[in-house]
Amino acid sequence: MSKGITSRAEDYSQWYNDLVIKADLAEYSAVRGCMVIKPYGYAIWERMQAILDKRFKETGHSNAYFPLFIPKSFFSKEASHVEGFATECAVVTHYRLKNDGHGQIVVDEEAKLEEELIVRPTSETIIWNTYKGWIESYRDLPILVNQWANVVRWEMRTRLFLRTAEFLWQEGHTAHATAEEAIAETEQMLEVYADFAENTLAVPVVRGRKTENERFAGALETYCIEALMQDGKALQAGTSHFLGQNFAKAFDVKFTSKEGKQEYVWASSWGVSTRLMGALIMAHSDDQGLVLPPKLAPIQVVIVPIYRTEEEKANVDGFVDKLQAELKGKGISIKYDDRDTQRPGFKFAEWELKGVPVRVAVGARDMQNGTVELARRDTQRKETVAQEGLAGRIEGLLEEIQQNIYQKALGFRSAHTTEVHSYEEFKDVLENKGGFVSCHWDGTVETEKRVKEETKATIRCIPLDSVEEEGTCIFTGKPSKRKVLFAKAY
RNA sequence: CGGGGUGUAGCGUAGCCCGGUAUCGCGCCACAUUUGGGAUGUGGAGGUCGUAGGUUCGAAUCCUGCCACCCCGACCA
Repeated sequence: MSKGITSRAEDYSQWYNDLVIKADLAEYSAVRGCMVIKPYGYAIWERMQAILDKRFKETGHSNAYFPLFIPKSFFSKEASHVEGFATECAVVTHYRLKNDGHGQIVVDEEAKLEEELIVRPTSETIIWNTYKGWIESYRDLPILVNQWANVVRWEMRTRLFLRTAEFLWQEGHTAHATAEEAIAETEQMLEVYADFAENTLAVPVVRGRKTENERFAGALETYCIEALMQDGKALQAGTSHFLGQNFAKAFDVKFTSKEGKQEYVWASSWGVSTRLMGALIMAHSDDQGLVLPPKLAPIQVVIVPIYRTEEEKANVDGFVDKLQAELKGKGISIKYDDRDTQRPGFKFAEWELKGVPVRVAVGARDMQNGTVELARRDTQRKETVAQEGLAGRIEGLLEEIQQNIYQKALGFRSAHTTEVHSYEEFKDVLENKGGFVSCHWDGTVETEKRVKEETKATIRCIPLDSVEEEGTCIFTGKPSKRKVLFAKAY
């Protein structure tokens, strides 16, 4: 890494880019704004998928798949929804190409679609159009469906993982008989995300609600989890929306209640994306590269043999075979890096760059002494330990690393969450310290917008654990009932 | 879409002002010596200098158009 984690904010962007590319996670593609997720990066995403998907199933959801293309007319049915996405949609207008006679392939103007198709930026509309056919009675409810998919948002400026024109995500879309049930679902899924972020990604998050200004287009309430990155900027890591009856009304989805009345269905939608990869990278990495929490790492333990002769290698192999079997028995994933094309020092550096939590180095000297060199990625410390009982020791170490990474991130967030009581103080903290700024706000969109214009900071959320108290808005001096969390954000 | 910048080998670059077919590093290939923190030596491969045109005996270099990408803003998970 050329730039340190503590370098100036302007350098952080470069540092982040370098890291993503050097750690072999992703790269820019030939298509502007789109990225190629490389095998190692994708393996991490697959771990995220597996763990989240399991939680979705445990909470009663099923996976399904809906079309990539959405007829424009569907899109226009929910007014605030279309308004929210209109400026960033990729649109399919034709379905055929032809040779122009000069060796050039051109769009065949005769093959113009009668109705343009929108490449989904999110699937609410196509899904609610579908749900209309699925729902007649209260007996058909709830519908608890999730989709793993790609979506396209034609962003003007992109960054690897954090904002790309196409990204991978999951979107849950649920239908319920009552508002209470839909809200409970919305809150439950927010907690699933928060738990995943904290216990798997080891990224502490603030659970909160969005202000009207930041709310999802078409939602009555948007819940979110907000994480803090090491450069002091916030990152929205997941959202869960209570959609009320907006989409049910737009797509005329009614059901007959127990009482025999026709009622509109209540809805929620929730999603997390490959942006979580960005959160993971920016929350934990150091100047040596990635730091992956053990629960997420595709490779939890890397074993590097050190040898001169074939005989020494064979000796080490024998030991590694047994260790691998033991670790696999404990469900620990291992990579035995016995490539003879690279030297040990190179391998050490490479696996550190890729964030593998634990490294075992073993050579002829160790084989004589009955030891190995055990190194942990998070603290960079290494020690020589006995081969006896090594698997158990590694198992404990992985757990310790998981905890340590989380505690470190939590400590950083605590140190970078500042309560302020005046606008001067507010600006000073944003300018010189960064991080979350907790303060009173008068609750108006105008104030929020003016603060954003002047400082670039936005209200990340109204924390769910915020208490009701008397206060005055730091900007207007008007009365306020509770504090909100401001920050500059990605 | 506004403001700024850059295009030379897979990557990073020198050369451009002052025209003579391209420098250096990393990486890659071969061989040897190496292997407990990113090895060393020797040899080698790899280039329509973004693109189209112009000026010139001759263009990476000067002129004109175009294209692409990056950074900063507006937009946004």
